[in-house]
Amino acid sequence: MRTSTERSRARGKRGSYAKTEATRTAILDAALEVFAQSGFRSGSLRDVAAKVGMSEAGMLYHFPSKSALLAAVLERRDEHAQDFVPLGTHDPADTLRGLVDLADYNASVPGVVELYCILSAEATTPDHPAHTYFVTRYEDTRRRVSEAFERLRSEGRLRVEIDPTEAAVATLSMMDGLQVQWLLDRDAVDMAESLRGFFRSIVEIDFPAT
Amino acid sequence: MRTSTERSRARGKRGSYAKTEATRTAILDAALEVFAQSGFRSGSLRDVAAKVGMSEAGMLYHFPSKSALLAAVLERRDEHAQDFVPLGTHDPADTLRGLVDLADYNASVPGVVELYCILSAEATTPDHPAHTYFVTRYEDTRRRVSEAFERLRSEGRLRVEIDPTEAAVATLSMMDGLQVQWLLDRDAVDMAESLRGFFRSIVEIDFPAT
DNA sequence: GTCTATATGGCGATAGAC
DNA sequence: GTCTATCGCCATATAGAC
Repeated sequence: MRTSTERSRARGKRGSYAKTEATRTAILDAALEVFAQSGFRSGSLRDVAAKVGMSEAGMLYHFPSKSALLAAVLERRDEHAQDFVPLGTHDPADTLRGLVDLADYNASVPGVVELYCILSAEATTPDHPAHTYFVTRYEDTRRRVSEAFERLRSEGRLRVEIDPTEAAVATLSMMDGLQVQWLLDRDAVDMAESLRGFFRSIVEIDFPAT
Repeated sequence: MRTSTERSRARGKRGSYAKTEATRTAILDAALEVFAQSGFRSGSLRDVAAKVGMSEAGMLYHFPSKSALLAAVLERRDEHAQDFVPLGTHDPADTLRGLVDLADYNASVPGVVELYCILSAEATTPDHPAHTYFVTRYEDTRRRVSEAFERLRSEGRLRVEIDPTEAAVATLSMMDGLQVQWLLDRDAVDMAESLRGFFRSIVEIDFPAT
């Protein structure tokens, strides 16, 4: 826990005092909620400020613009999500199991899922502040998942007629599409279970008991 | 979400004057473009009016509110999309082939795809004007696609361990997710080809030469 | 570090003339 | 059927007091 004024510099980005750091966190929490509910374009700084209990101007001291706020929200979320998915050095099957774990966890934070669905769709237009973020994020993820499938294939665990890159595209599509369907009707869809089923249909892999 | 457009759109007979109908069509075309680029919440009537070359007030004569305009856009698009996908009475494999054809066609109208991705994500929040539209639309589509898979299974063409309902959920997820990925990087994804590949991995089915 | 006050502008929708 | 004019609201962002 950072309590001293000297040691509270977290990532060298900003904020030198513990109180600032706490305020920033509160703002990010509120922003996540608001953007998740209304999207980035329609979600207003007014709503975020109201939720965090301060003025809009006071908030803009910490994040100088709406886009800067969005970037910080995305960054923080990514750090968290990556804890779920082991990459590269492990058994490649762990990567797929990690994605299932992530889907399972996501079902407990609908607000975050909403934010991502709305934002990734909004950001498909090139002039959106998060456009390049999402483009590179998908490139990276596709490449990493594709590598996992490649290693599975080299171990003879991927069905022979399936291309690893295609499998990666399909995996990301499945995850994204499941989220929209789940948000629209949470009883009709079990994201983790459907993703497991998809993996089982293309790769030989064991999953922990459901 | 009441459309209130019944006046000029009664069942068989349309608007009384050709000019009204032409104007309505021009407005719908412009609205599709604007909503596709900015989403519904951020896309403005002002932009639509400018694109169609008339005043906002003049436009609101034809569609009394922004929500009414959205509803009309969705309705018109649905009519068009359903021409691609034969349902019920045909060979169930035709339904899947129709979905691939639809994906192929969609690649030629990125604006429409954008509209759908952004809108379906926005509309996951219950207070969105198009929320119930999307909920019932997904229910219907899931049911119809599920029926096609059931018939395929009864003919022994669906892989035995796959549940038809699960296959329907997965199919819609795949289609939706492919759209987002394709919009973000059109070179990295071939929607129709990926969908074909997905179908081939779960069902025995022939597709016309690519 | 947070506030009040305000500048500046876009938004959906309505009223009423032609 | 379309217009001009306007209302009332909300947005992002800045200036300067405390």
